[in-house]
Amino acid sequence: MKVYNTLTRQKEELIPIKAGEIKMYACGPTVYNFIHIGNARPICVFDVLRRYLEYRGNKVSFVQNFTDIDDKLIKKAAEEGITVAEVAERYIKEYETDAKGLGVLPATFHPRATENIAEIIRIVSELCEKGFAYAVNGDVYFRTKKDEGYGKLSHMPLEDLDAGNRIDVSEQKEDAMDFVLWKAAKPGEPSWHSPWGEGRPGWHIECTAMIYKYLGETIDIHCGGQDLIFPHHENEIAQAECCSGHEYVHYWMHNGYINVDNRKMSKSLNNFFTTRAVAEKYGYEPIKFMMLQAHYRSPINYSIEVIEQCTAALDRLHTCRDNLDFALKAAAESATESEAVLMAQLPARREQFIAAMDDDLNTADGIAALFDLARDINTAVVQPRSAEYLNAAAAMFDELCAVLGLLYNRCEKNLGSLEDEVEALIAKRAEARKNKDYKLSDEIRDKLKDMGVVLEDTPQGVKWQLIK
RNA sequence: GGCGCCAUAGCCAAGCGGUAAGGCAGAGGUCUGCAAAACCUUUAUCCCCGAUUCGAUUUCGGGUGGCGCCUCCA
Repeated sequence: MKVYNTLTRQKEELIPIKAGEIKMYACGPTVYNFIHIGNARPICVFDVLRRYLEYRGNKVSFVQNFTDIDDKLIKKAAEEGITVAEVAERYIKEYETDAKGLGVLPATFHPRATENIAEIIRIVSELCEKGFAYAVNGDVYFRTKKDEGYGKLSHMPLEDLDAGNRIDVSEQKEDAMDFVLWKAAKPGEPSWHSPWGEGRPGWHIECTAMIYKYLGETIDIHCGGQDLIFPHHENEIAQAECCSGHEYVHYWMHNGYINVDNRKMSKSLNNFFTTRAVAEKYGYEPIKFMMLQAHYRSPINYSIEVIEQCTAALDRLHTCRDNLDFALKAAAESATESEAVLMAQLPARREQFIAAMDDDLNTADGIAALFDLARDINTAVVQPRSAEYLNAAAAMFDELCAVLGLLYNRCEKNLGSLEDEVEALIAKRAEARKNKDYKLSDEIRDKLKDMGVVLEDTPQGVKWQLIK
């Protein structure tokens, strides 16, 4: 598989540190609010990466953190009159609801910053001992000038960074480019004991601490949004490589933004849509589809029109899969000779899918393979088919969907207590149609529709569906 | 100022040296009592100008127009 590496700015063959095993880390949410769909993009996309790597036979250790201590959490807690821990607890739960809704699998580990303070202190101490960090009045800063490699991820020369209008020219820092590893506690803030006094971790250190603890000092893949490249990931590399003395991450993968009216969706522009709000109106699945129909590094311009188009596209897939189930009920005993061609189409679509996904996770082309499969199936199912073919087709369809994390919410076709009544009506309508009493048959169809059951007449008999 | 990204049909979106995947919407048709679904057909000289090449949407140079990072941000 080839993967675009931000570090080298080119696609590279993904070669794991240990064959057949992948260690990957994704920066997770800061849990002070509901996630918006911009936050949902890396969650969806890198879940698919993880699934695909597993699909291709790798054992994947995937860590995604929760940032549960930070200025925003503290602010939120103060506003609501609750503790920081309560804020975190609440929004981790909400995150989990959204992640589940989006069909995203839990990571192997979901560590929290506050659970890893000891490891954080250990790393900061070591950086101090090695001269890469210095303490001032309870704060600890990283000395960027001492790190020769600083800037290699973002490819930004230090001097030119200085030329920009920087902020936070803290008098405490030796250099404007230095960043905080440990912050002295202010009164009333949550804090932990440390060699530098009461305090809490700075912005970037938690990710490195969790990677060290759960995955090791060198990992295969580190991913996140493009806005994390600088300074977050740049700083991670600096602190990690200066601490351990060896390479931190082999492949850096960054997803593009979700835009609104062509501008980055963000809290500060106040142009964001929470995942929850969109899901309540359209469901989670169209959001997921929207994320995957474009390449993960391309920007996506969110709009109602786009989400509705995604819904329609998804309907085609759902219908195809339902048709397979329906056809199975009337399936012939065994495969006919003419089905050999159809059977051969199936693995060809898998090849097509894999070729797409191998090329830097091209989910857009992967979805195209799925749609091509759907066309093959729809064409085949026009005639009665054997259970052998239908089951094989369904298995292939489900296989590809599972990698993409799509069609995970196929509705239950359960009529429950209505079953007898519905079946009686369907039988009555069949009788009416036989007698060419179309007025009655249409009345019955309308009645069933009011009950939430939609009928379709097919050559293989009547097919019913529950209205979503 | 520094460092980047993007520009493909009405809309979304792949492709990135051999005259354009897939989806949505539209049009026509097949099937059907009707409807629905499905299937078939149909809708693009790939922002502009140069250069390289037998050949460029795809490479290079120059424009134009969007956007991002350099500050917390996915």
